[in-house]
Amino acid sequence: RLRKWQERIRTKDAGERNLQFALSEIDRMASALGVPRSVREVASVIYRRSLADDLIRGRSIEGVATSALYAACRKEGIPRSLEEISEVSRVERKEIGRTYRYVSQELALEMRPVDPKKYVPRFCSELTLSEEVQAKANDIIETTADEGLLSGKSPTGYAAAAIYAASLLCNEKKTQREVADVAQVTEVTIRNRYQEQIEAMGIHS
Amino acid sequence: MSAQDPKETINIENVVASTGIGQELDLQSVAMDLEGADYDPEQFPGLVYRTQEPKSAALIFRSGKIVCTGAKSTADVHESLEIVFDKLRDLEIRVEEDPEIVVQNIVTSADLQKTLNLNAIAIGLGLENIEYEPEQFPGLVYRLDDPEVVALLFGSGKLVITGGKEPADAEHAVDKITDRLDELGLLDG
DNA sequence: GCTTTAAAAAGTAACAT
DNA sequence: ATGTTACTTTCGAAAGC
Repeated sequence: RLRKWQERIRTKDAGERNLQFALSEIDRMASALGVPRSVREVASVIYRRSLADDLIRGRSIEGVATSALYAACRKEGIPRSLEEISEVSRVERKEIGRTYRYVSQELALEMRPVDPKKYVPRFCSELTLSEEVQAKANDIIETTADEGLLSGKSPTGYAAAAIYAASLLCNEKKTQREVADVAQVTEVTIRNRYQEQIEAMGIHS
Repeated sequence: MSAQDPKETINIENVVASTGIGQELDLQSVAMDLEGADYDPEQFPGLVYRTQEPKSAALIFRSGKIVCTGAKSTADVHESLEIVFDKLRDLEIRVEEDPEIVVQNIVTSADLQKTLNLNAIAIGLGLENIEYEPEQFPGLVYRLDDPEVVALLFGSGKLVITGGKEPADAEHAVDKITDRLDELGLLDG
């Protein structure tokens, strides 16, 4: 019947419009974050899979789109913190986090915890720190994380502390505030992680 | 010497239970007569009443059904609810003699007494079986099928077990978790 | 799904001193 | 720089939006 036909078209159009909106949002946020095209493609795939598995029911398109981008960044090895992601999204951090966990579980993405070392290049670049500092920070992270010091700690705070420590050790000192600003964590967190890491590394300075 | 059975470290932190007096209530008047009662139907349909000893909070509904939470044991739940029942009787409200009290959830804490490498545990238990997002919460979430409970594991070796209906559920859970981590060689080492 | 209640774990954050 | 308070997660029931 004509009515049923129109309804189908209407539904199809609405669905198509929503998909286009989601993909354009992913594109917009990805551009704002300055992540490569490959990440946007991965995010698009995750969003389409979420759509196919009906994960959007009861959730906002924007929330799922943002979570897909967050997951894609991690999967591609260039993670953005929820804090950074929420700055380019109109969805609040808490909602992005819970939607991400839901999508991640349902699609069985099997995402590994973020490795703090993945933040080192970008943070150090923003702080104009040398290759030597980066290498030292990575060394601190790897060594102390193997001792179980990483358990339960936020990857950004952990990376920030290691970078702060490395900058001191390499005589390229950055203040806690400078590092805290690029990593978007507090000085208190850097201070706490720094103390533990230094102790575990057996450094005194 | 210091290493004891982790089961011995189990502590019940909260017990949630539900019951009912088998009588409809006019919460507006109960709120007027019962001192210390918090009732704001716009915000929540239940009236909140807190007992001091044992410490707990009771949510009293218009239907006469009651939820009790905050107690440290099932015995405390009964004690707290008896106080609530008596308070209601003081208000000339008929309350059944011994309303059935059903424990809905027990929250416990325990200590494996060994630090945990949550990253290794996440991989070991299988990423599909756990949730570990340290950026959002420091605990690793592990859902068990039997007993049907949820455990939150922390780097310190301490854990929280919730979702159980009886104290034994927590003991079984601690046993299973200990065994599983042991066979994976993830307790220290 | 949300609202309210209580409680633990450990990390992080906001604001005060 | 430290201390306090508060929020994140898990669970369940209740009645109603």
